This record gives sequence, C-alpha cells and structure tokens, in this order.
Amino acid sequence: VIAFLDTQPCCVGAQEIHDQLRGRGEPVGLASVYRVLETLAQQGLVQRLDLGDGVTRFEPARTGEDHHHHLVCDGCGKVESFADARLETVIRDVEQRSGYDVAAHDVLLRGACGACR
Amino acid sequence: VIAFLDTQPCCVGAQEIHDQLRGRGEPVGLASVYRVLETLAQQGLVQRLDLGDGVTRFEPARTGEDHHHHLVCDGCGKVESFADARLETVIRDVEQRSGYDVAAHDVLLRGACGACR
DNA sequence: GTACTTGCAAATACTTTGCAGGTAT
DNA sequence: ATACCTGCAAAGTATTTGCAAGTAC
Repeated sequence: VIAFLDTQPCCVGAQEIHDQLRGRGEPVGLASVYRVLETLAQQGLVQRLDLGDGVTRFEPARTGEDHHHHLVCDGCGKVESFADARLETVIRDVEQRSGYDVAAHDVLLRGACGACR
Repeated sequence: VIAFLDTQPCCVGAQEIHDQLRGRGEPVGLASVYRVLETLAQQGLVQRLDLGDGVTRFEPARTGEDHHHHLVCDGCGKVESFADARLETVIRDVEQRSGYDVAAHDVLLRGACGACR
C-alpha cells in the first residue's frame, strides 16, 4: 500500500487502492488497506481528503515542492490539482493568527470544468 | 428546515437538524431533512461541507459579509470559523486562472486548538 | 381526481471491527 | 509460546430510495 501510494500523483480512495493492488496480483484485503491508511494518517504521513462524494481519499503528505490543492468538477466528477505560492503564504499567515497548532490545511474549489461548462 | 438553517451561524449535520427540529416539536422525518438539503444544495442556497468525520454538514450560502471558512480541532472535534479578506482575494485569483467556472470554494484548517495543544 | 409531499422502513455505500488462522521472534 | 499481522465476513454508520398514505388544488 505504501509503495503504491508513493507512485500516486494525487489522491486516491481506499477501494481504488484495493482494486489496483488486486489487479496487479497482490492478494491484499480491503480491511488491511484501511488499516494501513489509518495508521499512516495518524502519523501524518498521508493526508485524508474529503471531496464531497462520500469517498474518503488519501494522498502522501509530501513536504514542500509537491504540495497542492484540488479542483473538482461538479459535472463529470473530474479531480485536478493546482498549486499557488501566494495562496500558501496567506494561509500560513492565517494559521499563525488562529491560535491553533495547525497540522494540515486543504483548499477545495468546485465548479464546472472547461468541457462541462 | 429552511427556517432552522437560517438561524445557524455555522455548519450543521443533517441528523443534528433533525434532532433539533424534533426537540422543538416539529414532526419532521430524517428523509425529508435530507431531501430539502439536497434541493437547496443543488440550487446553491446551501453549501455542502465535509469536515472529515464522515458527516456531511450544511450551511446557508450567505453572500458576502458572512462568508467564512473552518478550523477543526483534531483533539476535541471543535469547529470554529474564520474569515480573511486577503485569502478571498487570492482564491478568487486562482479561480479565474483555473479554467473552471467555480461555484464554491472551501478552506479547511485542522490541528490542535488552544486548549488541546 | 391529479400531482406533489411526507415519514417510515428498507436498501445502499463506505468504513470499521471481530475473529480465526498464519507468521515472526 | 507470545505477540503481531492478515483477510474474510459481519457489523456499524451515514445517506438515499421505494412506497403507501396524506395534502392541496
């Protein structure tokens, strides 16, 4: 599961991970996938993500260069990612003023993609 | 349901709405609550929100002055809201460059609140 | 009467847990 | 032998849907 996650550029759901691993011959159970993800999430190694479709997704919590956020198309369900340095700066600023010890942040944009407009 | 939502300063879950309405004597069914929320969400009158605990929350999509985002405490589950004008400006900018017709955006910060640190 | 709305109960979908069998030390 | 890990099946939870009864026009 860890090796698979590491090859993923963006977020994936537990069932998707399970199907992919099964597809390549790994006899792993769905419960084990969830258990691994739970452990990794607790340690902050993967980030939990909820895109609003009822499926919890996970992605490696890469530091720095690969940090990104998500754009979801309400029409076709497509998920894209984007990154913006100014956005990160402003968020870091908000975090510092919040009084919280912020462990993670997430920005979600939803709307119609170019094809669905 | 609409009247109740209108009195809510921040997001609430469907079951919570149901319990509250029942508590004040309204004999409404849980399914109807979900149906109303679904309709309102489709029309863009309420915003769907996923805070990561498996419960979908809803809040009135108020224009302008009441627009805010959320801070969730991983320790005690407390949810707070915050607003930041600079953040909105930067997000609007990202939205325009995205190629999407963005209908809604959401920023979620999670970490330890002052008491839980 | 027709069309729409309602609440209940059943169904669905995702996630978590119990447990028996297996592996490593 | 002890402690841990695994997969399957069952349980749990949140949400959606089918349907019969009720309401409005």
